[in-house]
Amino acid sequence: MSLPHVLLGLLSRGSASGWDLKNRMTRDGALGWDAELSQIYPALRRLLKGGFVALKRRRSTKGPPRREYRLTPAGRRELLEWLAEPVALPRPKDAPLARLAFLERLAPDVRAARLLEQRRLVAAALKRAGPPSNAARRRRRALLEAELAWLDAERALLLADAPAPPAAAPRRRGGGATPA
Amino acid sequence: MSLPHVLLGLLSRGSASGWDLKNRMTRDGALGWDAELSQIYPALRRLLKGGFVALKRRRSTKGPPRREYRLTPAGRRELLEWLAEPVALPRPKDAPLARLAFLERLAPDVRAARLLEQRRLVAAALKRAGPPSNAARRRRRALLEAELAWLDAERALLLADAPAPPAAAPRRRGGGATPA
DNA sequence: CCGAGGTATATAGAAACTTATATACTTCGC
DNA sequence: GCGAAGTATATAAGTTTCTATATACCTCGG
Repeated sequence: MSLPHVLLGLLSRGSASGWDLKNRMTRDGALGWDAELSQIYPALRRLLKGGFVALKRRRSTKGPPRREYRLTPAGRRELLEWLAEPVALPRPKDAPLARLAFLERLAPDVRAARLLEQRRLVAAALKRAGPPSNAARRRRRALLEAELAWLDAERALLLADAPAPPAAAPRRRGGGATPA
Repeated sequence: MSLPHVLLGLLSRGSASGWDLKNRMTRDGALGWDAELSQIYPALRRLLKGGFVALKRRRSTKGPPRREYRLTPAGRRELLEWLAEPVALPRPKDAPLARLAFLERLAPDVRAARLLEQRRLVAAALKRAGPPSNAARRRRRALLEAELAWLDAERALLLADAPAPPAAAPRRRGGGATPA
């Protein structure tokens, strides 16, 4: 049940329309949440019904009329209550990691290529990440850097074990460590 | 659509019942996925119908008859196809992080307490984490350690800014850095 | 003036996930 | 022999999330 609260949090930084909120969520990687518009619009309706946000329609210079939401006192109260909830580690849901866990059955060269692909993605995310101007961004940066370091270490391990044939004939995978 | 594939991956390590699979998922933090039994059982049924796993009923010494599933060739093929899919960063879904992103509106002492709580959880997870015997576990360890380091750095920052009153009267929060 | 493209809201339908509950079989303590 | 507890499977009901699609308003290029 995070999306409504995340929306309240974002609105606490300034009034916005559903469209705006989607953009803020998608752009701010340090936020830790994202959702589709098809989920955001109904959520805003429910928040409106619940009295947590107020609505003001406003003409747009470049599109249909915007519905701008702003936090009400009740909304601010609800946000603070959410922030006060006890800390808990979430149920792990990390598809790349889950896949990685089984990557061992693939050939080392395929695995190495995969690590390189992943490295490119993580490096790009790190580049896009803004300045470490707040706690969340510092956390994101730290985790991305840790992942990058891990990817490099893993690849080094892999290459040390079975050096990639640069141009010559592929050499047999020798070690009895991972039997087929 | 990860759960069915994760189940196939786990079954590739050895036949198991739904109950077993749940335990494996929950215990192995490095796996990156977990699900309820109520989700696992229907998923296994679907895999059975699809011919990706085969079923053998077996008596148990300490409970109702077990339904043990094993991978079929089709299941193995499907698993490999999943592993071959291109890498992608998932949509971020990290509730603690999302909450953290708005924690700045709380008083520094509350924030520090929160960081300490979180630290305890992460340290416990790190302790439970097994040996770095494969890539997934090494990744998990690296990320948990990075998080721990970040938590410490963050708390240090906070304490440096507004030193906690150890026993004496609470002193006024002075810095104009974060205006209410 | 017409179509393409960006902005903006909206809904339907399906899939995934959570929470709650029911049931069956066994062993063990009493 | 009865209840508690651990093992094991199962389903119902509700919520959340994803995918797909429709529509409206505006600007700009041709």
